[in-house]
Amino acid sequence: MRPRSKPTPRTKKDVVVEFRRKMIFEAAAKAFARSGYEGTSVDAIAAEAGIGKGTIYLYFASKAEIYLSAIMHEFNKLHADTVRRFEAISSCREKIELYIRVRVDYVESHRDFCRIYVSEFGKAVTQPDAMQKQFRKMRVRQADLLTEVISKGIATGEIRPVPARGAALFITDAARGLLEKRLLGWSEAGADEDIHLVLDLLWNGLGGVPA
Amino acid sequence: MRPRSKPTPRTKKDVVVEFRRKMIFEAAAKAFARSGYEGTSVDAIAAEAGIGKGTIYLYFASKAEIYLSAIMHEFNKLHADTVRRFEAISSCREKIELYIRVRVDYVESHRDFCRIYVSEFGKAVTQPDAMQKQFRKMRVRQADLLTEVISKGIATGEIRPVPARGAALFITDAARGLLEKRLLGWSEAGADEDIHLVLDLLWNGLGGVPA
DNA sequence: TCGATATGACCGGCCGGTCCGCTAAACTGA
DNA sequence: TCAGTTTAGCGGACCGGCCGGTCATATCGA
Repeated sequence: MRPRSKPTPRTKKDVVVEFRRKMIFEAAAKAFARSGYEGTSVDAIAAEAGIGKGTIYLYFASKAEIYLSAIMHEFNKLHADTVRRFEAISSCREKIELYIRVRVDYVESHRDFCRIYVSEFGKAVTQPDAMQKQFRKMRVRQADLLTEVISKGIATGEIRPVPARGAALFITDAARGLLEKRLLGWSEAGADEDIHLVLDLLWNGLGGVPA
Repeated sequence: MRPRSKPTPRTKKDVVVEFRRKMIFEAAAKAFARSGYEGTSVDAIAAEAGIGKGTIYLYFASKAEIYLSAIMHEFNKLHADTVRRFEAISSCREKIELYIRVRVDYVESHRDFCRIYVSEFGKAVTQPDAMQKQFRKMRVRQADLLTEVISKGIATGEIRPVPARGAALFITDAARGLLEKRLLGWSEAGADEDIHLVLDLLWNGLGGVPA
């Protein structure tokens, strides 16, 4: 009964390891969101998780690995979720709206992660330490996703001809700005209003309708 | 001849102090841009400036003060420059173009400062330590400036009616995104092309002209 | 009892900030 | 003008605290 070929490659141990890692980097996300990467000690993470510091090093090689794991994990979920939900939609405009909405929803439900996400994306402009590379990659993936949406939109005539890449970055920036605005509590408006304003500006711009 | 009322309140010492402070935070800007706030030691700043560490503490009370001084100094210049040049312009659209252009030009001439500026603006979403407060204030000042421009534009009919504050933040986000793009070397286009793309998107949006 | 897992005291290195000794400019008097 | 004296400005060795990471020991489940 042991040599089951491949149906459950996960041993009990794997499950336990997965469980531990998750509980650690969830605690870590809270701590990091509170005081940033440098400002958070591994002791603080251990305390937040209610375990000893040594235990952490049983499941992670370094503080940096915790940080990256936590963020990559959440980012991948966010990205996969976006991609999955794109499939049910054909309209380019709705895809852009969805892109923004998914992220704004994230702010409500994963405030900790969003704090890190937003602030870390900004730090990517400092000289390329190994970690920043990861963040740039995430940014590229986001941009790629939207670049394709835009290109398609242009092809179908839904969007006027604009440089797709530049427009995609423009959207990611607008979305990020919205996240920050809400994270900082600068918006007394509801999520829907905020999203629609940004979407309206993205779509129609500031200029008066010529008609 | 000593008691001249107020024409030159600057003693020779004041001048020298100013000179020193400037040379220190210019060196600091370089160092900080290279490795961020936490990643930069005061020793490194001293080395960059070619002076002893003790000397630094003759002119600044703390590492944080160096950082803030350096950034506030540059930010104030940038802001004042923008305001001053706004005065020569009445068109709202040109003001927005100018706002972006001034900043893109800054990337070319003050790469170090821009690295800090961009990355620090992102960090403002982490919990309010005393320093982050300063950065939020700067952000607010930028937004105020543009909010007024937009309001005026709406009043004259140059801009269609949109929530001025939200639109202003939208512009700051777009501008910041452009700075990052160029800082990261993600743009092979010239400054003018980049600016015009962003301006075009800001003004006309993505949607096809209905006509 | 024995292996596996968890712990936190401990270590070594780093860094912000201090402080004391040094140097050279400024001042003084002849 | 110059020797002697004061003083302002500078530098870098040093200190205390913090923190990432380790490891000997303790705890626990079987």
